[in-house]
Amino acid sequence: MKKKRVTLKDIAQETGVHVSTVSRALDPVERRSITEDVAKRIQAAAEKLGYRPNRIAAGLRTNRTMTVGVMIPDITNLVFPPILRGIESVLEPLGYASIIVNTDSERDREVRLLDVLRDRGVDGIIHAAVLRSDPSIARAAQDGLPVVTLNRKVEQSAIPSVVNDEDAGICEMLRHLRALGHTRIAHIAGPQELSTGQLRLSAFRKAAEDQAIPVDEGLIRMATRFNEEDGARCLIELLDGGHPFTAVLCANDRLALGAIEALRARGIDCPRQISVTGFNDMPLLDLIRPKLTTVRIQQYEAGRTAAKLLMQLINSSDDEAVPVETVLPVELVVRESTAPAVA
Amino acid sequence: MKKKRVTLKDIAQETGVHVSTVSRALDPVERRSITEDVAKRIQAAAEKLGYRPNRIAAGLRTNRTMTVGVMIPDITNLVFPPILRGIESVLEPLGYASIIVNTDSERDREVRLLDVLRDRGVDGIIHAAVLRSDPSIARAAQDGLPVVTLNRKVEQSAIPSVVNDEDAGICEMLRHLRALGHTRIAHIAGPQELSTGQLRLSAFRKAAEDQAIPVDEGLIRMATRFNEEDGARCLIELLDGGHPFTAVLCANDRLALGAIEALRARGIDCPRQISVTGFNDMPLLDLIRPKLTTVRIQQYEAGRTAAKLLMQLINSSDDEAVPVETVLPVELVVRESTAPAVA
DNA sequence: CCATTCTGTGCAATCGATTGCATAAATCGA
DNA sequence: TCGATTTATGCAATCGATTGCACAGAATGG
Repeated sequence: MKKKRVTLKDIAQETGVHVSTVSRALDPVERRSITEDVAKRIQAAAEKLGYRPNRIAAGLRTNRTMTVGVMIPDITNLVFPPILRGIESVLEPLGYASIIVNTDSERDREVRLLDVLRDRGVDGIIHAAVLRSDPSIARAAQDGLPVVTLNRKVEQSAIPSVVNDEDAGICEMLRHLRALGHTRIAHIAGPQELSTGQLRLSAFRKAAEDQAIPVDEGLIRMATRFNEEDGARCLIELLDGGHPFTAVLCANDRLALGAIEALRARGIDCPRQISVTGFNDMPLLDLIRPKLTTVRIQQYEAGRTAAKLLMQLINSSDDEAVPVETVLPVELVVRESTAPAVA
Repeated sequence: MKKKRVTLKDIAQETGVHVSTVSRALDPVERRSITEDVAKRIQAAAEKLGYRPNRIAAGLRTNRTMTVGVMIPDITNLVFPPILRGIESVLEPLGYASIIVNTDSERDREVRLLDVLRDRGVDGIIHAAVLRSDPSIARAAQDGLPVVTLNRKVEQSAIPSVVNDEDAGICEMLRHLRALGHTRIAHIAGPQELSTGQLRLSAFRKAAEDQAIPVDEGLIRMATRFNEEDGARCLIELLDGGHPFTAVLCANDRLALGAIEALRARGIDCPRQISVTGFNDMPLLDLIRPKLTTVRIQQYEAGRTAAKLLMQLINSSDDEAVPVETVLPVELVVRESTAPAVA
């Protein structure tokens, strides 16, 4: 029952030419060196027999598999699917497929999965889950494997990266809050071992300083995970901390949703009494009341950009200029969870 | 700068034996036929040189790539990421990687992507996006490619499938509504060209009949897409249709959320005046008020089951018994969007 | 009209690992 | 002790496509 594959040899037999001629006739570039007539005949035969090139065999010879690896922390995290679609939108038309792996932000898992990808001879890697210092991926890049990082850069390396302008996002959000009259602004920071958590906290500190907003360390709480429970917990701690505030800038949407929930449980109205802001603008956010004021990140576009960069790295003849850092703009989305400060 | 890969040949050179001996020493099965001592030496050398097997080369010879293809409609649809994690949880420990493709439920895209997967020599395919009749995947299966379908079966084929017991879900939901005193129950059905939409509608008809609930065709509306807008639109049509009802059973959560939104816009309270139910129990649902009563589907488990079946197909020595249909139980989740019927 | 350049095609090596078969060495049995 | 059997290892073909090189015939030029 198992049908055997049609190979170049079969076509050669059918048309009475050598396999190398067949190979050339089917390669759009090499075709020039073949008589028009013969090429036509070969292509017709290929069509007739239903030939499909064996990329495994080609890959062995050419050392190119037309496959790239994509490393992300966790596909069930809402921000990643759009990124993947963005990547796919660039790679698929070029004939590339991608192998996606979830690292769960665990270092040894990441190391293992990186090997899995290299064993399969991927032509390059888009890494959306790098840790701050990440020797394994740095080594891979040094070995000549094209790598692009997304959302985060590897410290002290020349690996091209695509990042969102989170600093600007935090900055604009603070400006927005200040314009509403808020001056005592709390921050619920994300996990500090994750890049986004750490980045946004330092962005918050810096932006506050720039805008002459006093940073009260008592108004900063670190979440240990990016979820609603931790957002709620942090908010309770803030309320009970004795440092009054009129707004909470959260490091991501889920923390913000948890915070709003906790406020409601305490009978405090958002936004009338306390304003709350998120970050990411995740899907479905507009279904939840009050609609969250947040910062929109271009996930899809980030994926596209990273993929394009990777293609440049893979196909650039030489040290063609590939920008080391690409910063994508973010956008402030003002909805219902922020309102003028009350005394 | 480009470091060359360590191959069997390098190890052979290092240890002074033939590559075939090296190959055998590194294969846990073939190792038996090699002197313990030599095997140890070879393994040590492999370790020292940092040998990593080239799966491309092995794949060419053995015709097994340790890679499977996964076809889904759209990764940004919330139900799929958990399925993928389920699949991964089975495949990854066995050394398999997966290539995921999004078909967008378009037939020609699906056909093309199927070829992409076959060209790459995947050892099998998990297809979570089959259309009702799907000649291309059926042909692939007939050619001897192991295939498992998820959520849906291909009509008239022996392709093993994993499905959720949607009939039971709809049935239980109806029973729940009836227990609350509802008898005039509307249904917002999903797109009829999608399997789930069609399945759930017929399940609704059948369950209603079984439970002696009158089915008023004027209380059935078809959405054209599984989203909030269409849910809202359908609900408006129902309200304006002149057929009174006290509950709406929706074909999925997003339709239900849209329906609730539309009710609110009309000043109708859910659940006090009209009950609304969903299907799927998608992530984040518990953040939205009123919390939706719905049917929980085991996405992760479905992925695991499909992956296990595929492994059986791939590794079964012969026509070992692989169940043609596996039905996973669903669970009624009663939350806040349903309440006793009012006259 | 012959020498030279082109052109189209074939030949054979190659990519790296696997594996059936051959063979040398070791072990065994009588 | 010598043939028979077992065991460990080497040899070489193979998977399918690609590609540098060789070579024959055609085209070109002087």
